[in-house]
Amino acid sequence: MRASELFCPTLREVPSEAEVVSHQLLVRAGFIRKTTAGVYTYLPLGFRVIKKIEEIVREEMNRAGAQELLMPIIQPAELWQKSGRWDIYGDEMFRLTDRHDRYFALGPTHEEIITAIVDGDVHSYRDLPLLLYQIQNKYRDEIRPRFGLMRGREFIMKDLYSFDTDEEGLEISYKKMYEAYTRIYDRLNLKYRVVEADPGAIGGNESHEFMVLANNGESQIVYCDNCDYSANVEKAPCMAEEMQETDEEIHDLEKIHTPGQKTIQDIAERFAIPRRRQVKTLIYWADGELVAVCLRGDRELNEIKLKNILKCNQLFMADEQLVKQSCGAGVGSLGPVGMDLKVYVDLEVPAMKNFTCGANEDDYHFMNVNMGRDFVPEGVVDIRNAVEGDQCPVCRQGCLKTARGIEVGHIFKLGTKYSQAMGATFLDKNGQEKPMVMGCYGIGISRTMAAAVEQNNDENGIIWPLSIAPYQVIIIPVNNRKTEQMDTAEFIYKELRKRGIETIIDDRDERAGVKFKDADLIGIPIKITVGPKSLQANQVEVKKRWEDKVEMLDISTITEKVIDIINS
RNA sequence: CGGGGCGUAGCGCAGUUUGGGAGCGCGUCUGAUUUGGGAUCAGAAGGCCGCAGGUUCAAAUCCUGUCGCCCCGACCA
Repeated sequence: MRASELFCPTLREVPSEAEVVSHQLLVRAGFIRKTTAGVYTYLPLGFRVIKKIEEIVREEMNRAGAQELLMPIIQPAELWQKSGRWDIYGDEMFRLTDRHDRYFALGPTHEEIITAIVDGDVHSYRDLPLLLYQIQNKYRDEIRPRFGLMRGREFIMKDLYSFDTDEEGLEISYKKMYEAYTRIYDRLNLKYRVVEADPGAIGGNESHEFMVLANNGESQIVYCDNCDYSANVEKAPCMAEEMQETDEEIHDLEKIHTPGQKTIQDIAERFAIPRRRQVKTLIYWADGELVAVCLRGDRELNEIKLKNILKCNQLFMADEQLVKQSCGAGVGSLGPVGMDLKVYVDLEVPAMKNFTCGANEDDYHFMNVNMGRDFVPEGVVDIRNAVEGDQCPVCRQGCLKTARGIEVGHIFKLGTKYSQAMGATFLDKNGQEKPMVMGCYGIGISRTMAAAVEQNNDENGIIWPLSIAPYQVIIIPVNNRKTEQMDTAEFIYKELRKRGIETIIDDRDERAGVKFKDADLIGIPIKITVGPKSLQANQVEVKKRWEDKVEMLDISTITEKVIDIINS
């Protein structure tokens, strides 16, 4: 490609709306442009990267025995009503009507469609297992699209759906996908971790997320420094901290006046009681019932764990007014002692001696509270977020570390949830009708592009991994009015193209600095500079985007050298 | 939806407090000189100041409404 003809509008300044580095660089380097909130146009270079990622995914899906198909984006409401998700999906689904006032959705995912298709045409165990996938735009009317491609309302996704006769079959399909995903992210050259995840609303039991590690990723993950355990914090179980049986004596309960002191921090400062010696109490609304949850003052509640424990559909923190009505005291003066609501305490609470908490009376707290003597909870449960330093729940030897990640892939065992709802059944060997056992496996293609940039950049711009770079090589004649430079550049350009190497020649009548800056910004992995100094020796300069080193090489060896780099 | 902020030239912004000339930098176009890390000089083009209504002799500026965008929270690949 000739830079003079390439549509790649680079920007010198950082667009004001871009917050994270991947968004800034993709816009600045001329890969994407926003069309409206959460919806982007992929310019030529951006589209090339997308296609490269898609191709790697496609190859690995096919290698795993899957078949690609294409499903509609516009989907009729009836299908969604059949699965029961028309109502559940809520505002996140883009909905539209046709001229006859019939309802449709812009597909946020395709379980309904694929299950209906398979239901229609697969009836025998002989036709299973079946692995079908699609790569296409999906739509979710996100509450808050953000971070450019990271969380869009229109995004490109690969989704594969597996259909098996039984759990064992599902296990095999799941494993296949797990391995395929590992190969994919290895080939994409991204640093990632596979973590245990909460399946969430999609249903099913087992689930793994593929997280590209990045400092401003949206997900928090924990991993063990001793074994290979890792999980999303949402999921990571917490152990009750080794109870150091202190000889501490149990003191008498004491009520203290604490006017205006509403936070753990207030009490910590006023009475010199460390946060870990206090208990905080949160009131939650769970499908209509209010419950109180208690945990150590320095801990964070994990709402997903709580939701799973309470087995409720809707869960949110009660507002001030609701708290006041039901507890007789405001937020900040609550505690388990004398609490009318059901009280759930975190695993750590039973071990705490003589702790401090609210007295369920405004401006009063209790000191020297002890579980058992002063109150009896409804349950002792794991409801806190794991934090750095916690004991590993698997090997029990190591300590948990934390990291942030971008969720680029997610695989689920769905079981028979959708096949039952949609009536996707088959006849087994004995002529018995059974629901198919399903799994679904997603990869955010456009998000992966953002994740790659998030992980591979420096102060000058993007550093594409060779496997997904829009072009592998850029040739820069320092001064294209010097014919010997241009001729050499053109010669190398032809040679490389002959060998099938994707190459840009920067034939623009620009100063060298401009070309260098643009080349770095758009992140082409291999840069070949043709300048007067090296030309005298019949050489050109070769530099890898991810290294500082510049190599001087004979023009005659350049093609082989480039091929070496690409294959290494 | 709750909280915060912003809409002025393609991009980044000043001007709005205290009403009266629509400006700056980058980019774009023309010409000249330049040509190894975002050149210099000279000239030029480019604006429903988000939109609608109101106040006023006069509105980018004040008032009302509305639309859009960004950030923080709940949601998620």
